[in-house]
Amino acid sequence: MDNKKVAVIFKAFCDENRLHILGLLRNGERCACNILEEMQITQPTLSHHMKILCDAGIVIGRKEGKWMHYSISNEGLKEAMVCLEHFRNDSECESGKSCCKK
Amino acid sequence: MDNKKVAVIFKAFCDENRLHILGLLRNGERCACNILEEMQITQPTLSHHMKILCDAGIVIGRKEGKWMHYSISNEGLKEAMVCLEHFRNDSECESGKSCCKK
DNA sequence: AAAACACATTGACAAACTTCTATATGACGC
DNA sequence: GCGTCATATAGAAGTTTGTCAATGTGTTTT
Repeated sequence: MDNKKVAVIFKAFCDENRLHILGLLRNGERCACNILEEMQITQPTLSHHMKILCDAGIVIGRKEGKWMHYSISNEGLKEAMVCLEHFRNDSECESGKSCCKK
Repeated sequence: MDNKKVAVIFKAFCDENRLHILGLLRNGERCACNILEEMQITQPTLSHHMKILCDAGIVIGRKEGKWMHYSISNEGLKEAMVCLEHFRNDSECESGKSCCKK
């Protein structure tokens, strides 16, 4: 996966308000109005954050009449974890052998 | 762990250049000059990104004479993964029972 | 059809971030 | 000590992000 896409995914976790929202969704689906009640932001700001979370694939939105219900995407989380896993250094090398013409 | 700290951790993965750096470190330790050679940025910019990566705990710096050697912190990565894990929704509820006075 | 409601979009502004040039720090070799 | 090399820091410019008030869109209710 290319870095641009990875950056978009992890932007989901870079803002305190978004982390708060994710914490709220941890126990299951919630509608936007319900999330809004527990936060100190305006409705357009919430809408902005939900878009970022959905674009990152971390949250899924489901429309039901005039309500939007949001929930964590476990697949999205898994994908993010795979990205992290990808950076693990398995060479587990003893330090001190890296580079530079000494 | 509080959200402010989590946000700092994940900022490490929000920039394409930093992701590129992490990709380079994937195969083991490298010194700064070595990383710089493979990137299209100036030395101060690299220094800036390395600081963000180190502050996030994702990269470890080791000074040896006038050289700085950087490597992935597997512990840091693990911590990040634990944060993601924390958001997983294990209620795995059937959708449609969430909220809102219908 | 009109009013009310839930949410999204637009546009403006401030704060934060990325990048650069210039300069400082600290280590090495002469 | 002096010049050189590797890296860090400071300060400035441009870009992106977070936030809000105002407005638009689509749905339900009366």
